[in-house]
Parts: sequence; C-alpha cells; structure tokens
Amino acid sequence: MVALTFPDGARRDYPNGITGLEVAKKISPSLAKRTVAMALDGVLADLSDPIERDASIEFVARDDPRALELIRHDCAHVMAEAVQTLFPGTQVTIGPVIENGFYYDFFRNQPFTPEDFPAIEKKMREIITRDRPFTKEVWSREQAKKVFRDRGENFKLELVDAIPPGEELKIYKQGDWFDLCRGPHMTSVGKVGSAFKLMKIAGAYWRGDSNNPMLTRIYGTAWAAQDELDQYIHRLEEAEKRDHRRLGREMDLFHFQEEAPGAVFWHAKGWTLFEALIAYMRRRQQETGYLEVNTPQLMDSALWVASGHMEKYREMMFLTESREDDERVFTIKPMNCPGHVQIFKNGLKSYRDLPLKLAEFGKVHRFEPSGALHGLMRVRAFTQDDAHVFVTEDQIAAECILINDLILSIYMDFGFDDVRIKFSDRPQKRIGEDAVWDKAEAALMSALKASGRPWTLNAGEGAFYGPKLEYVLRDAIGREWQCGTVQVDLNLPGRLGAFHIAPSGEKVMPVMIHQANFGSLERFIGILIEHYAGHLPLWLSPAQALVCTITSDADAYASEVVAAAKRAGIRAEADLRNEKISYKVREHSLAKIPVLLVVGKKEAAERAVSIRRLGSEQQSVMPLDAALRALAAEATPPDLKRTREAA
RNA sequence: GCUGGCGUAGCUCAGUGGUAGAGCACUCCCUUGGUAAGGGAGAGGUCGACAGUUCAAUCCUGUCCGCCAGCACCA
Repeated sequence: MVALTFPDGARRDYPNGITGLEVAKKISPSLAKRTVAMALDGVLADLSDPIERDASIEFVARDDPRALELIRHDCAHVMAEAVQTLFPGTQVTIGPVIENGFYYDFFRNQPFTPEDFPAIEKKMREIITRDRPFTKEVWSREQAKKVFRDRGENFKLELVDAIPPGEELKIYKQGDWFDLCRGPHMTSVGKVGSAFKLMKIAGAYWRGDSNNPMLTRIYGTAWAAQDELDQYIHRLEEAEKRDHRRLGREMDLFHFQEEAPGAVFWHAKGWTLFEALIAYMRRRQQETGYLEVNTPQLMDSALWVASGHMEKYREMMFLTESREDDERVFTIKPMNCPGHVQIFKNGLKSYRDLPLKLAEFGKVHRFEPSGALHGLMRVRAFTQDDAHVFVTEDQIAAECILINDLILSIYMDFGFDDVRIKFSDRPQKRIGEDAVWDKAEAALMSALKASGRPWTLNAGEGAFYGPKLEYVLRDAIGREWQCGTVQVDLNLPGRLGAFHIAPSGEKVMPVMIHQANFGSLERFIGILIEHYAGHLPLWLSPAQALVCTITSDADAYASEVVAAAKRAGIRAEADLRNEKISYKVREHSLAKIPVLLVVGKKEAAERAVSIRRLGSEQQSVMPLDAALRALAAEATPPDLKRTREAA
C-alpha cells in the first residue's frame, strides 16, 4: 500500500503501483477528466505513472500555472512531429521549454525559413485536433539505438549514449510519432490547445559547442489561452518600443556607423547624460575615499605579456601598427588594471597606505566578435567606471563589504531596487594557491552575507585570477542585466611586481580588488534608456525643460525664462519656431523631453509658465520663480539631495 | 566567429535587367495658431563596397563590409 496525502490534508491508502489517473477516477470522473498531470511531493509527473511510495499528491488541471510548462513541452513535440511530417529526412535533436515558450533544434541540409511557419503551424493544428494520447514506454538502450539508427536519427543516437547508466530511457509516443524524452507530458496532445505561435528561426550549435555542427532552431511560444498569447505578443511589441537603439536615435543621444563598428558617436545630448553619470559616480567615489587617476591608452605590449592578458586574450586585443621604422608594438588597453598597478608601484608603498583605492573612467577597447555587437549593450570601445582597491589579505573582507554597500546604494539612486548577486567561485583553469582562493572566496561570502540580498552561486565561473561577485539588475519589464562586479585578484599585483612594505619590514604583495559599479557606462546608459523607456528621471535627462512659445509675441519672455532656468541649474532651451503649439508639443513629447514650459501672452503678462510633463496631458500654470524652484529641486541628483537634507 | 535574414533619401519602407518612388523629416513661402501633425512649393539617392555575367546591373553571380535574430564568446 501507498499513503497519499491530498492538498486538503486528507490521507488515504491505495494499492502500491496505482496510477495517478486511477486515483483521480476513484475520487471523481470529472476530476480525472480535467486533470492533465500530477505533482508528487511537488514534482510534476505523468498521470499514468504508477505510484510506488508514500507521497503528497496534487492533480494538475490544464489551467494550473504548473501546466504551462507541460503545454509548452508538448507543443515542442507537436512541432517536431509536424516538421518531420512535412520535411522528411529532418533529424530531431532536443526541444526544451524556455522562458515564455519552447524551441526544438533540427538538423536538415536545407535551412527552414519563416515562410515555412504557416504550413508547420497548420500541420501542428491537425496533430492537436487528432488528440492522440501521450503514452510512455521505457526502452532498453539497445532497442533505442537500433530504432534511431534505422531511422537515421544520428543525434538521438548520441543522446541515448549520453543518458547516464541507471537512468530510464523513456520514449513518449503521440500516435505514430515518438521522441526520446525525459517528460513528463500531459495526458493527450489535444491539451496543447491553440494558443501557440512559431516565432523565429536561428542557428544553434549541437550541444552548444561551436566546434559542433550548426542546427536549425525553431522558437515557438505557447500559452494556456489565446488572450495570454495576445498579451505576450503585446509585451514583445512594448519591449521593442523601449529598444535603446531606436530611442537613442529618437532622443538624439548617439549613433553608430559602419566605419566604427561597435563604437559610439555620442551626440551632445547623449554626452550630457554620460557626463551626468560620471559626475554622479565621481561624487560617490570621492565621498568613499577613492582617488581618481588616469592611465595611458597605449602601453607597450610587453606589459600585457607580463600581466598575462596577451596570452589569454590576444585575439580580443587591438594592437598598433604605426611606422615601418618602429617595430615596437603597443596595445590599446582592454583593461585599466595594469595601468593602476603601475601607479601603485610608482613610489614605495607602506602598509599604512592601504587600502589604496584608485579609480578611473577608463576607455577600453576589446575586439569583440562581430556577432556579439549589440547597440550600446555590447561594444568594442567602452568606458568603465573602474576602480582597484589595493589591500592586505586581512583587509579583503572589510573592503568587499564597503564596496558592496556602495554598489547597492548606487543602483537604488538609479531606480533599480531589485538587485540579485551572483557569486562565482574558482574555475577549473586558474592560477594561485588554493589556500589564497579559500581566503578570497570567504571574503566575498562575508560581503554577500552582510548585504542581506538574494544571491546565487555560479560554480566554477570565477575569473582565472580570483573569485567574483556580479550584480544583476532587474529592469521595469523584468529583464535582467549584469552590471557591477567585484573581483578579488590574487595574481596580477604579483605578476606585475607590485609590493608594499609590511609592518615587519618585508616586501609583501598586495591583493587587488577590481571593482566596477556601472560596469560599462555605455551599457549602463542603454539599460537606463530601456528601463525608463526613454522617460529618464529629470536629473538624468539631457534636455530637462523646453520653453515653447504659443506665438512670437512671447519670444522675448521665453528667452528670459530659459535664462532664468539656466541660472537655476536646469538644462533648458527655447523653441521659438513659427509652428503651432500642438506641433511643438508633439515633437518634443516624441523626443522624450520631460518638461514643457509653454508660454504665451498670458504667461508673459503674469510672469508665469504653463507646465506640461511628459506622459501627461495635464497642464498647470505656476509663477515662474516657484516653477523653477520646484524643477531645480527635482533635478537635483539623489546623492546631492541626501547631503543637502543631512546638512 | 557560426547559421539565417537584411542593406534603396535623415527616418520608415515600396520598386524594376533599360541609370528610381511614397510618407514623415529638411529648405523656402504663406500662416501668429493655447497643449501630440496648418497649407503650398522645393531640394535631396554612385540603390553598402569591389569584382564578374550582360549591349545594358540597384536588380543576376561572387567576395568583402555593416546591420538584425539566435548560437558561441564576454578579462
């Protein structure tokens, strides 16, 4: 007998080996009918599975949120059957569920195109309407290999071999078609329903390894109901509207062009934003004891050989080739750290100088693979807010805690309060003694604990020279972006011959903590644009206020308003063009100008302004002085607000 | 880097083996209008680059560059 505990707390005994379906039937035929799967001790399982141990049991209906991944997984199988039916000779590989949908990787000599989608979707609907039950069989390895070999399914053959011995080899059938699969699945194909859509096609390496053949991946999305699918499509369209590449153009912030792949042409407005970020960070660093420095863009390649970068990242570095009569090769810096070590080394350092915190807004160049480039998010030339904290081994933990506090407080100021931390520990390929790794990892762990933030372990993903923390922001529409990083480096100072004089009088190598808060300024700006959908907070907005005249009668007053606004510290301009006010409002709204100050005869006479905020149709008329005071207060960066309030 | 797609005016996009079009934007003129497009006229393109096929290439073929999606990569 097995004892099953139901969600209401009831506990009943059943014969050992009874299936979930039989249990459901005994309770009520209607329950059995609407159940598509079960959860045993919270783990989804086939309803046809025999139950052979005591467990809690829940019946999962199709509209249960947990059924969604089953719908998607079943839909992937349906798509695979449809593709193999329509395109004989296509080999199937794997087809997992992913966020918002599923994909299936196929191998076929001739690639698919989106024009194939309607036919595939039509065939899928036929298969779903046919509504065959999903049945599971457990095959022997020999049987599976013979079947897949006979069918020319070479990739499946490999998958069979990859299944660890002892694990069952399960085959799910849906009518004549079947697939090797871990399961579980719903009771029948018809449960997939009709709220699905094929989305896109892309290449993907077999087993994710770029040495392997490229497969064709078809992505699809599937939902329990049509309105959920519609909402999902709507969300995608909204995300598209936030695209920083498009907003960057519309807001006149920056552009790219062919001659400089992966490098940004910052326009005046974009550069204003860039500078606002730097000014902010500079203040935060100054108040926490960082010293800003600046190091050369080009340094002799020998330095990069010594640092170890040349060996590991040669392919990713830009080198100079300048004059025929000078064979000396320089490297355009891909990182700031070796430069900072040079500053540390210049002049004898004492333990009394530690911790020494050097910071630089350093522009680095990396030869990123062409396929990786993506707007501001992944570029070849970017600016890091890069700091290196030189400490003794004993100071690592305390400094990491301070850095962690600083980083989290910075993100709050930019409206990111949902931050996750990833902890990456020692990788396979690494340098340095395990004892020192132990110490460094423990230090980061203490910072993690002190932060009280959720964190996850990224096992083995640390840098070759030390463990690291990575800060992942969640934006307004739930996407995650990795930004800041704290890396303990036990290696580079030694490689570059940095030391300090310890209290004992001995020369001792310092430990270096690499720290980036924004990470890449370019990328952070991209994230800000998308997070705010272009509606930047006033303190960051490059153009804060635009004074628009109703008619030319107000030109003189408008100029006065602009001058007064500038005196109040507000970035303001005037629009005196001979256009209707509706036209101006529309144009500046599209350009995401946060504040429109409309002035006509009336305002000029009263020394007032009519304020219209971006995203609102409301207007409020205020006396000029009061309006500017309010705007100036709102435009104050959050850190300055804090210091003023404290004073 | 790999696979697939794309590259025509500042932007969004039509189009054709016989040297190109729309809307918006731009310039000028008219309009002085109270909160998301007033009217008229005009100008603007080596059709990504280089080869090849052809009497003739923006169109067909090849190579390269760039962009987009995904994969791989990301010190």
